[in-house]
Amino acid sequence: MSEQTERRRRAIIAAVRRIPVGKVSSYGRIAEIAGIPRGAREVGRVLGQLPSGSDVPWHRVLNAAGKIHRPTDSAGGRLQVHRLQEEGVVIIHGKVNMRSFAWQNSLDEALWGPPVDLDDESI
DNA sequence: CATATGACGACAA
DNA sequence: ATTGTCGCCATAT
Repeated sequence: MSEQTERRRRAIIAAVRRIPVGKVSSYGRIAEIAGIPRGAREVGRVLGQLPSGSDVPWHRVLNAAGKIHRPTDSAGGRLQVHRLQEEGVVIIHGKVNMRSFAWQNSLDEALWGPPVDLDDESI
């Protein structure tokens, strides 16, 4: 494994760790955040290589359509669904509404940032 | 070096 | 909404 590859791996892990509880992201988006344009497949590969007991929240990463890419009848697929629901993520017909649950989307910004100034008299 | 593979993504029907 | 095709990119053979 090259040094560059290892650097990208760390960047991917770091980006995934930033996804808040109750939110999700996509392989492609995580790749961008990690500074790897068109690196969606690499993100999937890195997550697939995580040790089983890892504390990295890999379950918060879905494909661009908001669907769980892994087979839902597999152990990993069921675990992912279970963890997401535990965190309050709503899954309908096997997919998540990214407009509501995607981390760092425009709606997210509108709802959670920027913070309001409670001392501002003009409000 | 040529091919195949896959936890991907964009786009056309 | 679904499905098929093609492009992408690190790895494996």
